[in-house]
Amino acid sequence: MLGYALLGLLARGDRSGYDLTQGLKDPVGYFWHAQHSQVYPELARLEGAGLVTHSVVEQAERPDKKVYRQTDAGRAALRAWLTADTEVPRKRDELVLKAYSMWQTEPARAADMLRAHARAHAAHLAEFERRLAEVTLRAGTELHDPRSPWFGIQAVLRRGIGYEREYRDWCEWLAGALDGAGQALSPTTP
Amino acid sequence: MLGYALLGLLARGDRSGYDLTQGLKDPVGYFWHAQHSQVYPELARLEGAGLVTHSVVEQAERPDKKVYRQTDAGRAALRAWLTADTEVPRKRDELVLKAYSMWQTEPARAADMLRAHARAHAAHLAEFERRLAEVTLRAGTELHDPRSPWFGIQAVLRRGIGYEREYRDWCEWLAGALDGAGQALSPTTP
DNA sequence: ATCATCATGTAAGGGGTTACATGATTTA
DNA sequence: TAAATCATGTAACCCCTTACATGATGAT
Repeated sequence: MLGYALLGLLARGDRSGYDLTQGLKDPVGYFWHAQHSQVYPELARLEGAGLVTHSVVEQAERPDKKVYRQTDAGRAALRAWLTADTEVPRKRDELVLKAYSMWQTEPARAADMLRAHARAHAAHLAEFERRLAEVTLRAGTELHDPRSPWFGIQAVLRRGIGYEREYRDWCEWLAGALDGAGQALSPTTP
Repeated sequence: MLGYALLGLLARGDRSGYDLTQGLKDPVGYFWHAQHSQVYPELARLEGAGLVTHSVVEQAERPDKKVYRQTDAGRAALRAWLTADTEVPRKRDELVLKAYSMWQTEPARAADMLRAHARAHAAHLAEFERRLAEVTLRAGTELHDPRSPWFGIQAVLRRGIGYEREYRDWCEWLAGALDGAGQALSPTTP
């Protein structure tokens, strides 16, 4: 899985392990991230499988680096994965798990916590919207061309925007529901 | 983490390991699931930590079962977790990762795949909406009481509804964007 | 002086999935 | 007759996170 993430980044151009790790932050990393300690061994595995090759680039005033390039086999592997069936992912979300048990705790405190999360998601949302505006300017007409790499960036950003907006709204709704009944109807207050 | 999921279920009543595994499907399991092979050892760990106890219930025509009950320490642990800080989770979603590289593949084929996913999410959405309607009837006025267990069920269902709706819409938007430019580049925005 | 960035690795450990193992009863 | 449900466990493996390790340059 991580291998395909790396191949997807390398399809956009050659990169070092360090750059790939950075690339797994922004923006695709919001939906697939990894640490460098996972990236370096995975690159070695991909090279062993003949999907990438590397060349050492010597740098003055910076450490030398290994720049990886996708092979034809690598491109083929990426395309095969793209058209293969995709499982609907099973999620794990600690906050929703907490929401399930929130009736066990003080509503006011839970509401504060949810509002803090609402703010965090609103911040992510604003960031993604800013990025989409930026990308829209830079991509020009290519934005709507499904064969342009900008198209993929746009797709991920729009998913991020929708996700964050929904999450923010849910947090705000739940916070409101919690303090809505805080003083009004609570016959079971300790 | 799994331990808190189990404690959250046990806060609603005593259950066996088998029942807990089932409970981790429906509806909270949509945001936190586990296999029985993970549940049984975790229950042993919780018992070792004094957070739950069990008693063996003999059954005719069914295998004997161990019914677990939360201790006072278990309830306290659950509440401490509920009020503790929650990290904003880092997601992994294979379909979004594929979307990032979809410019590398045939737009028509990718669009078909996305429409299949849109249908799957629409089905989940319908199921959650059906459940929420059912819960609304059964819970009555307790639905709006933040101290009722129904409140937690409602919160999870509403998150599921929002999540699935957003995911479905994104799939449909992306599918449209992909085949929109299949023959000519027509401007398609959601 | 200390921290962040660039740059690449290894090792230990935790959480989770899949498979192995057993066995009765009910339903299709 | 085959499958699903109830019921509880163990073992192997994979993926991922955290920490260990090294070392130069530039910024605060």
